[in-house]
Amino acid sequence: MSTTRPTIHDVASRAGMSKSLVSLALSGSPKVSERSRLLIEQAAAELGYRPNAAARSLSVRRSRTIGVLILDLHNPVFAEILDGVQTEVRQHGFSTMLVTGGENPTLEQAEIETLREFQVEGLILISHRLPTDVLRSIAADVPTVVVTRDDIVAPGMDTVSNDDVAGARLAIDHLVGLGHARIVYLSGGDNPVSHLRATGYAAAMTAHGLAELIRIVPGGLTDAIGYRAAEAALEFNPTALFVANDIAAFGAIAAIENANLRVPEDTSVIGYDGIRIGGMRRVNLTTIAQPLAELGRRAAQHMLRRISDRDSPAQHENVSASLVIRGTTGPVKSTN
Amino acid sequence: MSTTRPTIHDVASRAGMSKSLVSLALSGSPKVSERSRLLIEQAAAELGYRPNAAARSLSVRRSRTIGVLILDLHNPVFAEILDGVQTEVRQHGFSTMLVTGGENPTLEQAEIETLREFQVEGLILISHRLPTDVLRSIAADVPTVVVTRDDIVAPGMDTVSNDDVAGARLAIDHLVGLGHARIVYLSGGDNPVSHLRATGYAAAMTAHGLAELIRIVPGGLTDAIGYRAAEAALEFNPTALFVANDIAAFGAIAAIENANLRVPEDTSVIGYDGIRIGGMRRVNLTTIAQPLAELGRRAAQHMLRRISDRDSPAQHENVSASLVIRGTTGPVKSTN
DNA sequence: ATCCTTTATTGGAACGGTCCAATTAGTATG
DNA sequence: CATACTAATTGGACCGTTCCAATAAAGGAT
Repeated sequence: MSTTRPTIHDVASRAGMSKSLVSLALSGSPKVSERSRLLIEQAAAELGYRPNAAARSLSVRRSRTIGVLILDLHNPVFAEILDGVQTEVRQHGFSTMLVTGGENPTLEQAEIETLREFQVEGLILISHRLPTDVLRSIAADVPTVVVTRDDIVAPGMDTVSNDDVAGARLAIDHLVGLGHARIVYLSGGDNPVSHLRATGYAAAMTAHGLAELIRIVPGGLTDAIGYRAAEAALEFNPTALFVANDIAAFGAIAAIENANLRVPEDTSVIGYDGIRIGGMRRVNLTTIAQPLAELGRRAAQHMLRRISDRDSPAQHENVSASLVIRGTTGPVKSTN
Repeated sequence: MSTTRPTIHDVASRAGMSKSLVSLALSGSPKVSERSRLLIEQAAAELGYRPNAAARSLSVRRSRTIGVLILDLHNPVFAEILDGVQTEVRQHGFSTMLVTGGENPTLEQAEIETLREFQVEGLILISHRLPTDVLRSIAADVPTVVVTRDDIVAPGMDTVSNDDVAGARLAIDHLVGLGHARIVYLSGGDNPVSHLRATGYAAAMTAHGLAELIRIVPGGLTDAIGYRAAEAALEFNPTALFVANDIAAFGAIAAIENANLRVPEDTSVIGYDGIRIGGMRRVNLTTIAQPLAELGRRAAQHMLRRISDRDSPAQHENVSASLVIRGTTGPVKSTN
């Protein structure tokens, strides 16, 4: 049927006015007489007119769209952050265009390229794997906000992350408060966030006079890797495990139970991130919760600020994570 | 600095040729001489030229973008489907524009409106809550594919879903094969998918001569509701629970364990969907797995077909789900 | 050389909006 | 009743591409 969508011209001729007036009326200009406005709105409705965003964007030289790169859709952390981004951005009349990097840094760059061809007004990177120089050059010509990482800074690029060092300390303080000493850290692999958490762990251990008990087992951010890392960690006969993220903590718990130990009676486990499923009764994971949606909302706010003032100084916001005590941590076994 | 992005004109004047030739060269036309092509490519690279997708889309009247509506980002089911959509679509040179409905049907419609203003060439709805007539009218003027639901059909609208009735049967057959008879279904609330699974449950129970043991407990699609529903279900003293989806099954398991029963020794639990985290060792949920990414890929394929042939007849594809036996189902207790 | 092909290149008209400057209609003022 | 304003309306340029028809250049054949 309607093989070609109605344009503003069609509306104009149906309403018997000029396209300019239609444009004015539809954008709610006060200069349009009540009568014309009504007529135009009616004609538009009858035709099912819908403005062409591409044409508008070309004309006004603004797309009102923000590009969002999400590292990995399967990790609930990122989905929850995205949620915050979307609600905030939407409230200010922006749309989002979402792409996923999916492991591969080259693909990631290609996806960002696509976003830029769509003339997005800014880029929110919910984590990324870009080399420093690439990120810098991107940030140099399009407003950019990076979420969850603050290891790379660039002029005109904001970052929003949680204080991983402080968060890790919180975890250790909690465990030490429960009487634990042999606390092992299962790392999240070779990425900046995991390194920061390791730093916080080591600092807290040292602060509690447990420096000589510091043990870091290499791990990763998935369930399966968490499982294997925990198996390795058990060699140290730990009373508690601090795991780099919640998903890996799930795996770690499985490994512990598989070794015929109980959580938390024999071994406590604390994760990091505060993803929703960690709160599921079956899992009931004690964790250091980041305010994920909040992180997203903040990122969006920085984006909006930066869009309206391109060279406002770079801001690096650190929100604090909080300890959520659930069922996987408990007092250390007295008999020990 | 570069306050305004370089256009094709800039490239043309730098290379000393006309904009038309630049356009030709950059789109890889064979009519361009080798020499010119090189010169143009060089000029483009030097300027950091990036074509303006809005302008192109306006000119060629194609956006090469597909709009994707995702009902709820937090449910891993949808994220996994999306993954399939993205990979397929990307391979054919399309981009995706993603929006989330987020519970609210009105918002959902507004989001679809936005997608259409961006002149998306098609709409993939990864579930939705639209009224039938709204959906019909949308499908009437933009190629539409609905994933996970096939209760509403419209001319020119494809659907891709799994056979929920058959899937439910699979679950019951498995349980009956383990000797279970008092099998309760925890529904997923008042939505078409859950109803189909109920139908399959009832049919299978009847087929096994267990018609008088059919019990359906109203539930929902979240962990918390699954918990409550399971508590109610335990009144029937069931030996097994078939739960409408995996997430709710997690809740159900927690409820069972909380009632001092063991899974699967006292009560078996089987879910539906086959989300990844169900495979986590801690959870290890037996389930009816839909090929989620495959569902997404198929949907994308239908979309691409429909885009190239708008009035190809509506296709309703049903992929089959499969039983994944893990640790939450086992033989019924002999002493009973 | 001249004419005919073929191959490369170019100008200009779309595409569907916005917005400015100019025009017309309408109303109040002297 | 002309004059001066204000309010309402309109034509047309422009945004950055693509693509078609027209032109220019380069060979080839006579």
